[in-house]
Amino acid sequence: MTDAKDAAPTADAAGRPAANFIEDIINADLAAGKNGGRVHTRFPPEPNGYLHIGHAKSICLNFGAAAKHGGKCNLRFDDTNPITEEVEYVDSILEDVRWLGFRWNGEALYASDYFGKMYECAEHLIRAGKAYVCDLSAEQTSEYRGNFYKPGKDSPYRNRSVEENLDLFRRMRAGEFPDGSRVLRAKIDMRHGNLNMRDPPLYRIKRASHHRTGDAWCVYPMYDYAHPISDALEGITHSICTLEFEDHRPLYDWCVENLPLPAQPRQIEFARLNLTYTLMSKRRLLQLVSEGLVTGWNDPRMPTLSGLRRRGYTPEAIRAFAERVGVAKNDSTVDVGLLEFAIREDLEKRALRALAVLRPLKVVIDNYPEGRVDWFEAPNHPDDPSLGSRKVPFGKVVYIERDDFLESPPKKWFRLSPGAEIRLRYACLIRCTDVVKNDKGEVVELHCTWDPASRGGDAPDGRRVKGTSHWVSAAHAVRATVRLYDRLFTVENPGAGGADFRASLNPASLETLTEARIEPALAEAKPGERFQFERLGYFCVDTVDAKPGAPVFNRTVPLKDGWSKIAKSGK
RNA sequence: UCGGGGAUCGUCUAAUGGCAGGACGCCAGACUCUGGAUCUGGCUAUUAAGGUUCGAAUCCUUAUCCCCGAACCA
Repeated sequence: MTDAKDAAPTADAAGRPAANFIEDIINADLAAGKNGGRVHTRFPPEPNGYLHIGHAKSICLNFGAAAKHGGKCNLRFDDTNPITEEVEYVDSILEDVRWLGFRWNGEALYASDYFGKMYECAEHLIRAGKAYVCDLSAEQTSEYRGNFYKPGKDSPYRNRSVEENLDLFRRMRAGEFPDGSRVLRAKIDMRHGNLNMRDPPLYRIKRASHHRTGDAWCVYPMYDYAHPISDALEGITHSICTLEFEDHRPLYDWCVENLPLPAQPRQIEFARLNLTYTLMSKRRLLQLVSEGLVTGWNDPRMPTLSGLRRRGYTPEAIRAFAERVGVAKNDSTVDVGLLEFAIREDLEKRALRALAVLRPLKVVIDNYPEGRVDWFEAPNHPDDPSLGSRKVPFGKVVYIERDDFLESPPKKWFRLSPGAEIRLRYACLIRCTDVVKNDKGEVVELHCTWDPASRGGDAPDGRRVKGTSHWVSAAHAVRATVRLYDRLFTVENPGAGGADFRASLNPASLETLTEARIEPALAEAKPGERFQFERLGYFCVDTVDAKPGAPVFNRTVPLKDGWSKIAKSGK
């Protein structure tokens, strides 16, 4: 179940809660008196990879639908293929769902818990003449299946007797036959227009150690067979999955109808989430990890929940994002900008503000006494006094952002330039009097004068100073590593049209700055703590690499940059 | 050539025969000790062609385009 606050969906202008077609179906089922008024959903990940933002949509949908109707939502691992499944993935999924803010009904469940029941169901089908053991090889099975345009033909083993099928199936289970030598198949219709109904395999022989059942089984059920059974056994009322399972629904229903099951769950399909400039397939995410193209599943550039978490995303932002993208059956690709909006929106109101300079430019205040230190009061949040304030030290030498000075400024440049006056945030006004360059002509140092009357940042004579820069005192600042993350790919849809997605990896997706300077108060920040570095963006202390005395910050998302827009438009 | 789905602002998404609405984005302005935030105003859409109807995004017909499907994967 979810927290109370999770249940509050966004509302439209008329104040109606956001609805979607699944909600409509549930309401209609409720109105029709189905399932005794119960709503019970489930989130069924396969533990063969880490959860990503697309799963978050599904999690929010499933837990949200249940919560909305006072129902329950199970967390069930769909672990019917031991070859690809691992406990590492189970653990990460548990952690990610919990982190997202959802609490599942009872214990986490596993499809593998039902292997026994599934086996009994298989014998039931055999006895009913609705399943048979087939000796065709995988290749032959494929041939016999026909294709989109050609009907299939019956397997020569299709009409074995119940007794022979039972005997063979029991011996399959007992380990008498080699892997791949036989399968148990549903006896449906080899000429069905839907290939999934052409006598689909139900059980295959696979000698693989399972992460939970070990070597207890050498036959494992297929998804199409295991899923409806698992759902029914758990009393699931609405089994929500993605669109690619739409034409598996007839088989889902066939299982529900032909098996002695305690409930009749209903499968409903919705469009999976796609995001621009990223990848959402577990297979390809795994490839990024295994080929070392990223540092791991939790690389802050990954769309995984563990990556987003390390990047500094909050569960609240991800939930708000999931609510905003909606639920429908249209194939769609959401602009990653919407995700960025969600995290900015959340952090804007909660993140404490701080001063940090990413690329320092030395500024000497010529008329400021040597050795003097002023401590200026800076609010932790300019719009929320309840978040308190802190004192920041100011001295004769400060650093400002290199980007905040231009020797020959364009029109509408409010920042520093020779002769210009700006405000140092919360401190004072300074005017640039001299520019020092090195042999290569690069600006290496600025000389300024300060207006002692402008202490705190306001000019007593009322003169207007439009530009405000962030800064740190050279004598007090702490050196930090700051990682600037950008989108992982340079194209909206990496790998589109069969291209190698690795070819469109963004070489600038990570820029590591080692000369950054942060205000002293920030040096105490704990791993995972989030801040807004004023005028720059939202940053968090890295949970893996930050060490006491060696702070490392990750940029979650930059602030919207109005200046770059003006500069670009050339106006 | 088959089966299953789907086409609404640039992007998501509402509408359930009755004013095409919201969000993001974008544009303009106000305000601002963050060129941030906030506030105001604005922009942009029913795939096409017929039909039914007082009235169609919605119903019917015919096209067109897109997605999924031929693992002993899920």
